[in-house]
Amino acid sequence: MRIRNMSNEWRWTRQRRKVLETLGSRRDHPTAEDVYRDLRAQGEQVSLATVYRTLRSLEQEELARTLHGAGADRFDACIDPHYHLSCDKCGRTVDVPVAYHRPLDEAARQSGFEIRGHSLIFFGRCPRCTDEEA
Amino acid sequence: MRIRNMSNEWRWTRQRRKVLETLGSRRDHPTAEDVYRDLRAQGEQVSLATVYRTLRSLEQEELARTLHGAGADRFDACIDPHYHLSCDKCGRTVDVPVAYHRPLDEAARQSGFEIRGHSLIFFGRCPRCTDEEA
DNA sequence: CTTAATGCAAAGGTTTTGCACCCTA
DNA sequence: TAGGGTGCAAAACCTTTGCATTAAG
Repeated sequence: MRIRNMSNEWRWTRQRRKVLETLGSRRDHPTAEDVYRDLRAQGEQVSLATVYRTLRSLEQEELARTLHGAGADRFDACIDPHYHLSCDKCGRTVDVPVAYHRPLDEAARQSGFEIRGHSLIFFGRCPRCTDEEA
Repeated sequence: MRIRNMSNEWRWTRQRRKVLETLGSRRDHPTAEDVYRDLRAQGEQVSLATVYRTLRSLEQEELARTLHGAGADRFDACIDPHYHLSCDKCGRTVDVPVAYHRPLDEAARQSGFEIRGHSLIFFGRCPRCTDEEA
């Protein structure tokens, strides 16, 4: 896990640790509700409000990022630039082994915007939903 | 404007025409609320519910598409694959002159997902917000 | 005429917030 | 003990929906 913002003192409360732990342990990218349900299922005492607050603060510390799509936001504990793949049908979102394409950012700078990077999401059907289709 | 779904019979009511017209006339990508306010400002009689319903139906007909990001969804009357640029600060979203990169879709197909395409949004600061920063 | 589209208001889903209480350093 | 963190419930946002009414073809 990458350490940043050492100047910021965060209290590593049980809830905060557990939220990050849960997010990091999943290979997909859960919604806040998913994280909340996982934690409750493990018997952790936590509220949905705290999950949201924690996720947003992890985002500020660059320990997590938000993925926007149809429906609820999803969260990713890996902030290194990479792409995602999202199923139109079930919403399941996972990493995809396609390298981040930096030249695109260069090209976009010609627009006059101050570009920080880009987010790319492939859409289509996951194998599970493709099968169910048949 | 591209004509499709000729089999579908849509009633080109005044509201429907005006929503598409407004969406097409803007170079940025407005939210439903933006479209609604534009229309009301022009003295058009329309409700926000109708704007949403119309935008969603235009999307189904492939006369418009939805852009997901932080905050409210934004809409685009051009469905040809292309990229967007969105300001972190004010949310303003515009087209960017960077060509759609088809090889990425090919690469992503190795994941086993059935890929339909990808959506790419550059993020950063628009010139206006960069100036205000100073 | 017939049927879909509309407006309104209410409901639904997601996310944030105010506040009293609690915990940790 | 001081300060932020937490839970709860309410509010805020964004979007959809049910239903009576209107209007397009």
